[in-house]
Formats: sequence, structure tokens, C-alpha cells
Amino acid sequence: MGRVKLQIKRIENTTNRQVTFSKRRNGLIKKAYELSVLCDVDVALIMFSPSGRLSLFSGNKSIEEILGRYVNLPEHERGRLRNKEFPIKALGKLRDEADQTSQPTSSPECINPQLEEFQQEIINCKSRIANMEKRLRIFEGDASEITTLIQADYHEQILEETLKQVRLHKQVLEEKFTSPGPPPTTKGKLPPEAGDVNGFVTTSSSSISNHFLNFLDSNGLLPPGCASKMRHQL
Amino acid sequence: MGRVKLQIKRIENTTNRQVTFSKRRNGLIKKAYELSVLCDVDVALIMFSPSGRLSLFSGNKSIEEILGRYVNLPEHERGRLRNKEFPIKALGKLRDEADQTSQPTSSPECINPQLEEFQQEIINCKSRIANMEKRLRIFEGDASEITTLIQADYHEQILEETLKQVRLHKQVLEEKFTSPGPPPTTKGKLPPEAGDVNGFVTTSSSSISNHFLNFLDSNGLLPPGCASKMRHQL
DNA sequence: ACTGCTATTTATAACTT
DNA sequence: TAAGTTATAAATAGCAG
Repeated sequence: MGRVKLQIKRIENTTNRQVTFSKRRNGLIKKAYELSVLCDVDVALIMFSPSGRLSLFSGNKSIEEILGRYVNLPEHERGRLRNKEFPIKALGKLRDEADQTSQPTSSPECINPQLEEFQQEIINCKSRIANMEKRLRIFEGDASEITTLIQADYHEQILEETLKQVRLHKQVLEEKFTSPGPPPTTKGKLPPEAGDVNGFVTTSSSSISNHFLNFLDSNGLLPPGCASKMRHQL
Repeated sequence: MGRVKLQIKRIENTTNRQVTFSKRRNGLIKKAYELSVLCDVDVALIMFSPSGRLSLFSGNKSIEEILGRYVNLPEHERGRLRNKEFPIKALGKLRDEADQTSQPTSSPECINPQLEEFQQEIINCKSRIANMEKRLRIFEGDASEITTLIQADYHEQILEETLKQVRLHKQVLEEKFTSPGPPPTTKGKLPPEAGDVNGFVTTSSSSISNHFLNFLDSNGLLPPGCASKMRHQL
């Protein structure tokens, strides 16, 4: 999709390679983001440029969470990747560019991994629900939930933060609608906030508490049971 | 890029979501592959479908290699792009825990009825989650959801209202707790029920995370030394 | 190197079988 | 319901400033 059809092989010209990397990297992250939202999937994307620079993306969950989930998989699950075959298949299908980079790894099947998958899924759902309930209480919950000054203070800060965000966004919208000559046809243009492909969207600071708690918890920085206790208290 | 322009939001229709996932997943992997070849970069891509199924891609290097490289990065490098620190320990720890907990699956497969049960439960959870997400968006929204001035205005009003409530409540609490002495106008309050009067005191930081950290610490909810470690990291 | 701009190629949503 | 087709939206290669 450019002026010419591009062979899928290493771009030798350094400058060109750099530019292409920059463009395609953004494209890839955008796609990953869209997939994660559209299909409600967790996506983690890690890239190392030749110069060693790191780029990464993750959807609503943190990279760490997803990696953790990955390393937690039983060995056989992890090995049974149906996609490693993709490059081979794609190549064979697309054109005859010999490239023997991947090693076919696939084992037949397990019969009841689905059960475990479902269980895992349910656990995920439950935790997600608990999490959301907590966040909702902050907003919808009546004040009787707030019994300490610290809590009150905390909620106040979150609300202020969120309000700030909304006002900022509102301002952007205002400018957008009142701008004199809006060029009606800007083809590949995203709405401004989507330009944040780079910033990986996610977390507005409104749920910092939650994220921070999860961060602590997921990194083993909290004593056992602490996280749930805290969630309850919040 | 289809017959119509698609909003980037969760596809509610299950069949559709599944189909889209399948297509876009392939597209994403293909893009990742192309990027890795064209620009000679290491790419690791991990996806968990809602049903818990794993998809992944990596270029010429194995996923493990790339993940290893990632977790071995110095913290400041890793955090640069947006992500929080991920102690290397955590990965290993997660793995160990999983091995311990995911063993007892002794029952053979007579799973069909149970499977359906699980599916039903998942469906229930999902719908509940969708509902809560909707409510939550009103508050935390995800600026990309707010596309009109009217919406923004609405959200602003709700937040203002809630904030007012919280401040009122906070005032009440303040009066309640400062009654035995001269009332300071702003900060400087006691942690009420949690007990540790002596833990809190300072702060001065406006960062919510820091605030929350203090909250945890002052309530004795962090392991010894954790708080200072975390403060350093923030 | 850092935009922005087309001309093209690709990806894909809805349709079809 | 899954696989294939088509019309359309998106991504992007090569340029230009």
C-alpha cells in the first residue's frame, strides 16, 4: 500500500528503514489498539528496534499483567501456538520469498483445556467486576461509604482529576466545533485523541488508585490478602 | 476499511466479534511479521482472546528471548515509554505460584454440562461488565467516547455534582475529627479508624499515587521498607 | 531527520454462498 | 456456520517542503 508494491525483505537503506519503522510501528500499535477494543482482547506488543530502542503497547491491562498471564500458562498451552505457522503460510501464499525463519511447533490437542480456559475466564470476569464495582462506588456510591478523612480526600482528588480531564476534552471539542474553516476531507486523519496511538491510550488518571493498587499487588509488593482488603476499603 | 467505517468500540454481537477477531488477528500478525523483516526488529506479540485463547507471534527470535530481554532491561529503560517497573522477580514468582495452584484437576472429562454452565456464567458476567462499563464511562470516560459538546457538558455536570457531594461530606468529617482542638483550615488531619495516628502526617505531594502510597503505608498495609522503595520508584 | 501529501496497495466489514 | 467475494476504508511508499 504505497506507490509501489514492497517486497517483504530487509530494507537496506538505513534512512528508509528508519522511516518505515517509525510509520509501520505506529500503524501496528494502532491496529493492536483497535483489536484490543473491538474484540475485547488483551494484547501485548513489544518491539526492539535494531538500535535497541524499546516500543511497546498494551491495552487496558498492563504489559506486566499480560506477560504474567503468559508465563503462567502451562507449558503445553504455551507451546501450542497456532500462529507460529503464520509466516510460513503467509509466505507460501503470498509469494515465493524463501525464508526459513520459523520452526513449526504444534502438537495435536488436549481435550479439556477449554474447561480450564472457561474457569480462568470466569475468574477474570469476577475480578474485573469487583474492580469495576469499586470504581463505581467512588462515583455512584453514597457518601456513607466514605468514613475517613483520608478516603474523602482521596475521592476528592480523583474527582478533581477526572473533572480536569473532562474539561480539557470539552475545550478541545469546543475548539473543534468553533474553528472557522474545517477542512472537510482529511483522509487518513484520526480524531485528535487517537493520535495518542503513541501514548497507548489507556488509563486516564482517574483510576490511578486502582492501577496503583494493581501495580503493587501484581508485583508482589503487597502482603497476601492486602489487595483485596484495600479494594474493599476503597 | 470495509464497506462502512467502523467505530472503534467493543463489538457487541458475539459472532461478529469472533469473526472480526479472527481476521484482524491475522492482519496484525502479518503486519508484525512484515515490520520485523522490513526493519529488522524484534517483535513479540501476545494476545488473549476473551475466551482465554492465546495467540502469539514473534519474529526470528523466540518469544521467550524477547520477553527475557524486556524484563532484563534496566528499570528506567523499561519505564520510559509508559510502563511501570516490573521487577524480574515478579515473573518468576508468578510462575512458581501458578505451578502450585493449578495442579488439582483430577476429574476426567464429563464436562459438557459443566461447560455449558460456565459458558452461561461467562455470558452473565459479560453482560454485567458491559453494563458497568457503560456506567463507568460516564465518569471515567474515556475521552474518545465523548464526541459532542453536549456529552462533555453532561459529564462535567455529573462530576461537579459528585465532587460537591464529596467535599460536603469531607467537611463534615473534618469537623468531626478536629473538634477536640483548634480547627485548621486545610490539611493536617488524623487517620480515624485505622488507628495509626503517627504514620501519616507529611505528604505535601499532590500526586495521587503518592497520596495513596502514604495511605497504604500509614495503615500498616505495606511490608517494611516497601513505601520508601516505592517512593523512590515514583 | 520531521512533517504533510497523494497514488497505490492492503486490510477488512458486509455480503454472498 | 464457515469460507469466499466485493466495495470501501486504511495504511503507507515515495516525494516534496
